[in-house]
Amino acid sequence: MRERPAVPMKSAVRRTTLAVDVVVLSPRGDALAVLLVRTPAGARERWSLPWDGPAADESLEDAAARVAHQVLGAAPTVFEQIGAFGDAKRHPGDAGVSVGIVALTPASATVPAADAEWFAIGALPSLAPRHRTVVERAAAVVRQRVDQSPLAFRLLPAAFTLSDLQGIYEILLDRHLHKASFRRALQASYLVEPTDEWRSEGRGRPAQLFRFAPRKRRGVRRGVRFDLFSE
Amino acid sequence: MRERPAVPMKSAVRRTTLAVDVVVLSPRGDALAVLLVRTPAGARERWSLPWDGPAADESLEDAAARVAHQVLGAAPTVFEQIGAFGDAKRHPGDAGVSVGIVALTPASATVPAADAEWFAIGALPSLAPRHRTVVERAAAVVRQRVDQSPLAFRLLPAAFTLSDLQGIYEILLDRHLHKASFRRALQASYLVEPTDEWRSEGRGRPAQLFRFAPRKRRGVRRGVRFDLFSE
DNA sequence: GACATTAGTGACGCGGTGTTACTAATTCGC
DNA sequence: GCGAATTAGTAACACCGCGTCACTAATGTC
Repeated sequence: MRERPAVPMKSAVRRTTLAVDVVVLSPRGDALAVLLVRTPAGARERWSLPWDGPAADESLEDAAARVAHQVLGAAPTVFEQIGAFGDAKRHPGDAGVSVGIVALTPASATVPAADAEWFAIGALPSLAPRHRTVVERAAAVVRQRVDQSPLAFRLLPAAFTLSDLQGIYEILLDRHLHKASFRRALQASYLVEPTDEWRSEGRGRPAQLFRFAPRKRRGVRRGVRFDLFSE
Repeated sequence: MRERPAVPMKSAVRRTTLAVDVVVLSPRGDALAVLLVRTPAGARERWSLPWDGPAADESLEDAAARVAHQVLGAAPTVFEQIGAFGDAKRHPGDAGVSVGIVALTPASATVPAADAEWFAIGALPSLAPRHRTVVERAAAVVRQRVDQSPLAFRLLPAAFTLSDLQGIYEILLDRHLHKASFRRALQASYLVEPTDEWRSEGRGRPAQLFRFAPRKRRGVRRGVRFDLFSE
């Protein structure tokens, strides 16, 4: 294999404009909801994702945390980067490149800013094309990560019932799970431990409260899971 | 829940410099290898990932394809975005933000540029801190995606033996797989179909050639896989 | 006290997976 | 030639994850 002549790579950075687009997600009712902000008068769409450019010496994640806190009035409990979006799709601030970051926050009573509103993820208003792409990818990222990291537990208080936990998983995955299977798998995973407390939720049998307490498991090396192929 | 006073979000894009850092990966020998380029004299490290800023009206993926083609002398068969890296870690071109993109290419006889060289992923030379991060995340992304999309098949010619395929999976995942289990799982996945041809590889029994031919399977809805938790 | 409602468990069965052990077809060394 | 080495491929067993059905348990409502 003969080497090609060295064509020296003339690498040079490109000057561009950058925005951090934040997808704040929260379980509301029985579906995932996105927090959108009203756009200034004159914008092509009436709503957009909360976004901003990072300040000087501010990391992308810090910028996302700042934007989320400003809109939500509280700090989300989970952040995950979605990716960079640099295609021709229009951004509300005409950013050359958007970095999408998804933030998850519990359903508890947070107080969003007056110009912000929750929208069910299946019933969004018109958004700038790039923001629509970012939201779609955010949901996909969350659904992919939910069974690889303890996202769901960060959407619940320290003590929770197994029905609460299953409900969070069902909202995040947008599908029904079987009760017995869910509990058996959870048991085998050593991720939770029971507490002494029970909660009476009105009607029905009181439920035992659990807490998130992952314990080391013997390394289970699995084979290749062809069954996860999407194609 | 009372609404907080509307603090109008003064969103504004940030001017910054952007680079696309490309991690070209290929199975070489029995390990994954990364293609690095020699840096100009005077740089702090002697090697770096191939990178460049996207040209005007060039998408991030297009820029990655251009850079990869220039260094490799051929077009990689798979591209996946790794993410955006905007922290304080140093970049060879002092880019404010790097978008990492991983490219996979078969082991076949490509002709890298004269100033480029393969390095086993476990034995890299000194790299700029951000590039080291990008490479680590690239390997993680590949290992995560390999059993969710047919990456491995794009690293092989159209016709391949099952031993070839298993070898690719073992290199990508960096662990040994059991032959019988691998074949049984592959059979059940309806991803390949046998051809009439057989290949004699010198010593040993000739192997039947297969081709990638995914067929629709009945939708298998699985439960939550707590067993994939990393924590 | 009957009924609805929610929580929690036991048991059956199928199928995927790890493992061992075997058969099959070729080349190499003598 | 002929056995040893080498690689390909399969059969069969045991186990376990998981979907499912059916049941018990504890509360509130009428």
